[in-house]
Amino acid sequence: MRDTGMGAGLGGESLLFLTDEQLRQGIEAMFFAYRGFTADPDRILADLAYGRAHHRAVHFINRAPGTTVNNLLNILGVTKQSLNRVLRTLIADGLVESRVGQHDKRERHLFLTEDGHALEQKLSDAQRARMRTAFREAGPDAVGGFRRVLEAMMDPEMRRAYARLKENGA
Amino acid sequence: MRDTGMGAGLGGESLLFLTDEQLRQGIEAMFFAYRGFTADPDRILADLAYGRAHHRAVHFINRAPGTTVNNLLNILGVTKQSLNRVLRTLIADGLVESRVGQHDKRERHLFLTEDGHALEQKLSDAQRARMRTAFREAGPDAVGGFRRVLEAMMDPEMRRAYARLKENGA
DNA sequence: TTGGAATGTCAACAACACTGACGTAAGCTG
DNA sequence: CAGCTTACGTCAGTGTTGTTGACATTCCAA
Repeated sequence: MRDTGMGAGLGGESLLFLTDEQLRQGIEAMFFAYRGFTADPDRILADLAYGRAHHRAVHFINRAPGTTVNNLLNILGVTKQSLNRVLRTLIADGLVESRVGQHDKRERHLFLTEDGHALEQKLSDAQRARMRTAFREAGPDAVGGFRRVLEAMMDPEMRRAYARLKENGA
Repeated sequence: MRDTGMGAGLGGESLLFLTDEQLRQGIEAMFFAYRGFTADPDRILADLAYGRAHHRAVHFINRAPGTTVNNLLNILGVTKQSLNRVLRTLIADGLVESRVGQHDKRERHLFLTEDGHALEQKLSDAQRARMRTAFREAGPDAVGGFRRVLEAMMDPEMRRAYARLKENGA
């Protein structure tokens, strides 16, 4: 609603001066884009009686095989009760395997089974396809900016988790 | 995991060649960043017995005052029953006013009350503050790229809704 | 004017998050 | 060894948010 009173003209963003309108557009872009981001996996999951929570679990177990329940908890930012419900169904359905730790027998290390890998592939194929299209459409320079802004938007703790996973995969 | 074998040096990504690893990092960046994106308003809402759905409704009613329920439905992408529950509490609590349409009496036009505006301000102040910090940290070039990628990630219908709102506010 | 489409409301249910409390097994420390 | 802590699982209860189904009102067009 508010006009800052100066320099909202040029489509470019001035370095120091961010209008509320520019910020609001960023907010709405996040909202609408996130919907697109989850749309394709959501469609696949709906047919399988799974939800987004299952997707997240499968994604990060694939990304860091052998991760412990506690570690996954920190990455996902949910309660153990909530994660447990999801994990239980995934294990019961034979998509995830839980192995007692060798060094520390209290820990459970999580792995995808063959079926689990198949689902992960299916889900991430869909999501990567959209990401690839978006990256291509926007161009290589935009991709760098995209990632820099997102990284700056994370809570510090999540930024660390993100960085750790990046090294993991690189 | 995979190196493209070429020109990965300069922060830029090669145009044609997007590795699965690059795409996966984009996916994880979206996931972690969205958590940060919603964290501040969520904290405020928790104290008020409201949720994210209330925030979204208030945001878009503020953005397009007098909008109809149906219009809001399309923007939010939920069922009318789901939106109605949220709207009902907001109206009961005196944050939103619903006026019967003059031209078409089936329609309800939605407006924020004074209290509604106050809440909207509080929520969007928090969210804009984070967005502003992220934009400043990432720099003006990054902001353009950020928006271009997000726009390319939206479903076409949402891209249109986003564009319409942009004109609305400009 | 009558039937269908559009708009919005109420009721019931499912998914998934949360808190709180408790139990068990295993590791650690004095 | 005894006692504390950690890691994990589970039961019970609650709240938000999504869904479908049924229904009332209003508009419009045959």
